[in-house]
Amino acid sequence: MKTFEDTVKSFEGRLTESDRALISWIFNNPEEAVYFSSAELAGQAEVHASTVVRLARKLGYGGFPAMRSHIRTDAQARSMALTPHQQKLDQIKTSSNLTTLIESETLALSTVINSVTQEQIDDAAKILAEAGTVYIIGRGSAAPLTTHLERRLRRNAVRTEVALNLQWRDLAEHAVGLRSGDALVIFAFQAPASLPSGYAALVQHADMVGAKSIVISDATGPTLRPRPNQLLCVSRPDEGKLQLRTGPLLVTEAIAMTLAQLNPGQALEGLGDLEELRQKRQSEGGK
Amino acid sequence: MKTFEDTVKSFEGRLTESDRALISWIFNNPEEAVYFSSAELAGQAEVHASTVVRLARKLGYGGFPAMRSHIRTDAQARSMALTPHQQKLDQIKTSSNLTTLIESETLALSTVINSVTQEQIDDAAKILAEAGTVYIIGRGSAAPLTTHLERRLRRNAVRTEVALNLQWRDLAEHAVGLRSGDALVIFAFQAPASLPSGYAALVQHADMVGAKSIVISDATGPTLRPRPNQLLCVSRPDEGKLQLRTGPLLVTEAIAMTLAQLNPGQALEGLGDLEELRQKRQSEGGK
DNA sequence: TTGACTTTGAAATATTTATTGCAAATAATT
DNA sequence: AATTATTTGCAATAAATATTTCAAAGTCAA
Repeated sequence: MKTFEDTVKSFEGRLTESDRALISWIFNNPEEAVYFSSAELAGQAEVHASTVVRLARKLGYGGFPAMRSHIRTDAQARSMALTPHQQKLDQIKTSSNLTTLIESETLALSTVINSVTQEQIDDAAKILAEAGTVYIIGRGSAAPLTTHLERRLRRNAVRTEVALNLQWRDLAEHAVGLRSGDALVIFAFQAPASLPSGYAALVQHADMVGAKSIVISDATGPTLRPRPNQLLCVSRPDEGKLQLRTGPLLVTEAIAMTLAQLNPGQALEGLGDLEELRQKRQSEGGK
Repeated sequence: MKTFEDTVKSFEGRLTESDRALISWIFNNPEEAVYFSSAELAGQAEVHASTVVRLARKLGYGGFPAMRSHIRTDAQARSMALTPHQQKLDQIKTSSNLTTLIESETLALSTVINSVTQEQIDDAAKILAEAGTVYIIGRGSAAPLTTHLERRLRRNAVRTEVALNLQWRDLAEHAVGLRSGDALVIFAFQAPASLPSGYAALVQHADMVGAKSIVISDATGPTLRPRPNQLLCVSRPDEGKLQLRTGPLLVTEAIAMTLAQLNPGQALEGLGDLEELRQKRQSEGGK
């Protein structure tokens, strides 16, 4: 595809001094140029706004907005080039369900790092490490995540309490056990209207009794009130289409891994899960 | 300096559903959001243009242009952080749990296509589509997968029966309901010694009564006896280290999607989950 | 159910941004 | 120096974008 630079290079007509000043300024400041209006651009390049418009027409664009959007396209292409996953994705072109899924999930995963930092992970792990009992809450498409987190925490000998698939209003009774030093982990996605009552009450209650709260959410996370002690928002480019939560799953796993490093003594490495541990103890006891 | 995300997080007033939709879209598509006019943004987030302006004011900006320029500032800061210090960042990245996980999972996902074909997916979906009741079995690290599959099948109005976290020997009683025309989905990972008795009995029983069996497994899948009707093995390059099952999760989702296309009439598209469906029916019945 | 309150969308208005016509200034040609 | 062509800036106009108003629809509590 033809870039703005190509357009300028291949232009056959004559360019005035002001035209050159403009073009030169654009090439020198592409990041700002993409945002500027004709007047702002004119001001920066110290020419008149009219000249900006006339240059755009001269170069063959319908008008200044057309030229600017061409420059924007270039900028996007340039930042795309930095993302290595693009090539990989381009190879997978045949569109079966499986390949489409793989494609979209790989992309989603690679953008997780833009929305969550390792500091947040560390902080969340620290909260869990210091907690007495960890209450885990999630419904709907978050249910698999609660299951996974519970398993991981149990392996680190963390006391857990899970509320699976409850209505928000029914959570109150589960939370009565919450006390100072405990932690609350809430998975909440696509949260338009479903959690006004329950969520707020829950986090408030936690705060009241002195328990820490962690919320793992999607792009709507920042809108949640009241704010938890640690908020992890995993946004994805194609939100809404899928209810696969591989991004949040990864974040959950990262927290668990960090926690395991904080508590190396407690970790039950190498054992499949608690049931197997119990089995083993039973058989040893029976000898 | 305060980012747009900070502004949203610290906002004290109330946010409507449309507000959330907008904010969510912006967080998910920051690169495009910086260029869009209020009307374009409204179109993408499927709200009215007025709402965009109102949100900007609500958040304390002088108007939509002010909000947009704040978002632009954030974007510039982000790209600044990424481009010039590439090497430094790469070091930090590789040393954190989160980025290590992301890298290994994206790699694992991209190799899924080498171990599972769309034909296998289609076949599995066909078995489920024709089944009366689907029995889902998985324990340990497969538990999140069973949870997810159950949800997806329920949305397609498929009768399901889940055995979560049972010992293999206890599965017998769950399987007594199995009859001709039913289907059995088993998630089995790292299965060297743990399932000789229970697994074999289960699949044999299914075969006896005329039910189809599907097994979703890892690289050890081909060693399973007796063989199920459909075996889906998801291998991964670094098997053993992690018990994150994003690959099998993806395969599960692909089956569910294919099934939804086979049964378009039955699919309950757009509904969050069964609970919400029940709620809706109740309120409709109450009128 | 009513009635207060909130949210929303359509249309009207205001504001900003882009474009064009025209005349003055500049430079080039004879 | 006078004529012509070219470029520029101003001001008027057009287009687009943003904002506000207002009525209808929806929500919630009594």
